Amino acid sequence: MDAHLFLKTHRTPVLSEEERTAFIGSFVRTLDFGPREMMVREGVPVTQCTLVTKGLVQRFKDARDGKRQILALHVPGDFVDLHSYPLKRLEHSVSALTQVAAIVMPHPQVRALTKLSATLTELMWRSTMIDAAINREWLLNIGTRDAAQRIGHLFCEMYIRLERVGLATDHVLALPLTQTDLGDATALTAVHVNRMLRQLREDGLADFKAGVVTILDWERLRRFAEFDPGYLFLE
Amino acid sequence: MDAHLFLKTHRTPVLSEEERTAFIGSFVRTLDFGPREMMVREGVPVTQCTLVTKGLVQRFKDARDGKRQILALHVPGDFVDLHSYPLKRLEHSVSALTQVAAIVMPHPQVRALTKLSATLTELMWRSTMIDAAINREWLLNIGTRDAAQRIGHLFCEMYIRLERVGLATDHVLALPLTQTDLGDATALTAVHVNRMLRQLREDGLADFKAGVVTILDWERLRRFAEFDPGYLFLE
DNA sequence: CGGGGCCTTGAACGTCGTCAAGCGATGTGG
DNA sequence: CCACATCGCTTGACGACGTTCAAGGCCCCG
Repeated sequence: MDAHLFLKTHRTPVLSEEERTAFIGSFVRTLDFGPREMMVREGVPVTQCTLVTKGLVQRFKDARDGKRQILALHVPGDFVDLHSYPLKRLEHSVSALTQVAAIVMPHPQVRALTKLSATLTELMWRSTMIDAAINREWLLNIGTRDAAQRIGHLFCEMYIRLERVGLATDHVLALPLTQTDLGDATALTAVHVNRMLRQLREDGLADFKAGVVTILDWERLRRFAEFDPGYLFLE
Repeated sequence: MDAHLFLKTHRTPVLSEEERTAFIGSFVRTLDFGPREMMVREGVPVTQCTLVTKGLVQRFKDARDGKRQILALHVPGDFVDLHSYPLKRLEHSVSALTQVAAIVMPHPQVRALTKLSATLTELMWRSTMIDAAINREWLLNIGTRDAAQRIGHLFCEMYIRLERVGLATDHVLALPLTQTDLGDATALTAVHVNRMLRQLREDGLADFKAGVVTILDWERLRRFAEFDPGYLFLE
């Protein structure tokens, strides 16, 4: 199955040809989801892991009085729930944002891979820890930066991640979110997101229209939003 | 070495006697840190993992203009940097809050354990994923709850975690943080933390004085702060 | 006795949320 | 084919939650 995007974006630790083959051979089938379709529901026992091959996915948690927090966004090449292997259930939900294609690795196969190779173990574990590092950066983003910076930071992160898998170039990226979604990711209201988008545009930093971000001045946006990609562990 | 608190708090997956022995035998020495002493500095290559046996530890990131975000607090029985095994460096810093005692497992020993047993792999991986689940709950906490709720939620979480390792009973817990620290954990200023603490006290929910939290009405505080311990994976 | 943390409180301010209204695009059913 | 509902976007007015600035308190320690 088509797991090459995962292997392409995770270059360390280095796998042997045998390990690559075993990894790729551990996926058992493909799945498709429509836009906004639920993929994993909070609390339900999970017995397999899902690797996105096409489309955009969100992980989120609902709070009281209609509030919602997006915890993570996933691009092709990302596992959306590899952490379900050690945890057995998720404490949040996962849903598609766009039309999504994915491939599935059942937990027993994950376990078999960890038995087969300590390097494969390290690789899969590492992938979940990079997700956690992104969670922590979002904590910093929401906790310490103002509204416009938060949105700018999200744009920078998503550009780097999409560019990495060949889905963005020239500082233009498809980010098929509503302004409400942007607010749920940055802990702002849709109204205020709208105002901040206008400000980013007027300041010549970034433009967001119909789910497409155009970064007008990468270097200035990067500095403005205090974006440093170290936490993405691209090495 | 004294790793029994870790094994006590992580009851799944279940280890064989042989696995327990191997795990405990993989620690090589003890370390001590004074209050506020730096344990791991951001970005520096890490070659070992640290398990706290005594004291309280914080993980944090510094932002511009003196802002700081505490990303996690660790109690005895927690690894503070097990994620350094797959990541090789940390994108945040770790420091002691109190006098701290810890034991050390070098990365080669971690790798050896993952080779030895898929169950040990799952256990250690799981432990890092619970940390990540806590990160995500903090994201929800800061992103969707108001000031008093955030502080109340932190009190609830720390009570459960400390109670679990025998360091808190009767809804009283030692939480040796300044009000500035509480603010750095909840994305509030020290001034506002002070006001919210007064409110929590006047509302009969919780009292914080000199680093000691007294939860005055557990059930009401739990509901007020929307605290649900599912994300701690205590099972 | 002086200095420095940490805590406490008040007053003024500002960022962001809330409420409300109107717009355009899309889709559906009468 | 048009009426009408829905959804997302946009903007304005107002208000509130939390920040900033400032001052004074206590306590520990040099």
